[in-house]
Amino acid sequence: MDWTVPNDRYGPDTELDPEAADPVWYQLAAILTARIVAGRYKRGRVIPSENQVIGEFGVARSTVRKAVKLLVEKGLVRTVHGRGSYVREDLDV
Amino acid sequence: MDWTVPNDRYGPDTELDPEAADPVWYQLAAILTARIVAGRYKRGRVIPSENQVIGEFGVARSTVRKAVKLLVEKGLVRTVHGRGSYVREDLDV
DNA sequence: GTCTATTTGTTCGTATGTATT
DNA sequence: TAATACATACGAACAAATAGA
Repeated sequence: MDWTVPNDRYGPDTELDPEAADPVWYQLAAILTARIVAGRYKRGRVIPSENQVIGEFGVARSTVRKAVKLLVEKGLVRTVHGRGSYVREDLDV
Repeated sequence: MDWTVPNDRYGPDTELDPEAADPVWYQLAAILTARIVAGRYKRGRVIPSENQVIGEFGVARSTVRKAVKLLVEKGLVRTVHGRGSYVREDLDV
């Protein structure tokens, strides 16, 4: 797989660092990606809702959406209006 | 009407020039004004969203907001939180 | 069929930091 | 120093789709 998000730096349980060089939305995308790769978020299943991510990480909704948007662009998840974002079945990671 | 934005210089299809003497946000305000006057943006209807303007002109959101702010001050549009900016019905241009 | 709650989609409001001029 | 312009980040309001009672 072609990683745009640096998972050598942001593992599944890494905390967000507002002071880091990478923006928070990017760090968040890396963490969510790591969780998908680790199997914590399983294929065909929904990832946590925007509000749940907000609750866990204490970030703004726009930040969550920016992170998930990157996951969609990377082909990791697909988002369905009114339902949620699903981990793609055909992931070869 | 009392033009503060110089529409003799910036028509509806004028391009932005970062090198020009007038700041970009001012040029943008003039272009949007020209489009309202030309009827391209009609009375009572919304003008393009901030993101759409960003997409068309390739400027920052703050630049768009500064331009629209001038239109509001000039009485050309009214802005509604969560919905958009509407061309005023009572324009006498 | 209707109502309600949940969730994503879109839009504007505000503040801060950085770089450039 | 001040103005401009970009990016980031948090809030808030409203709309639309979905699902279940």
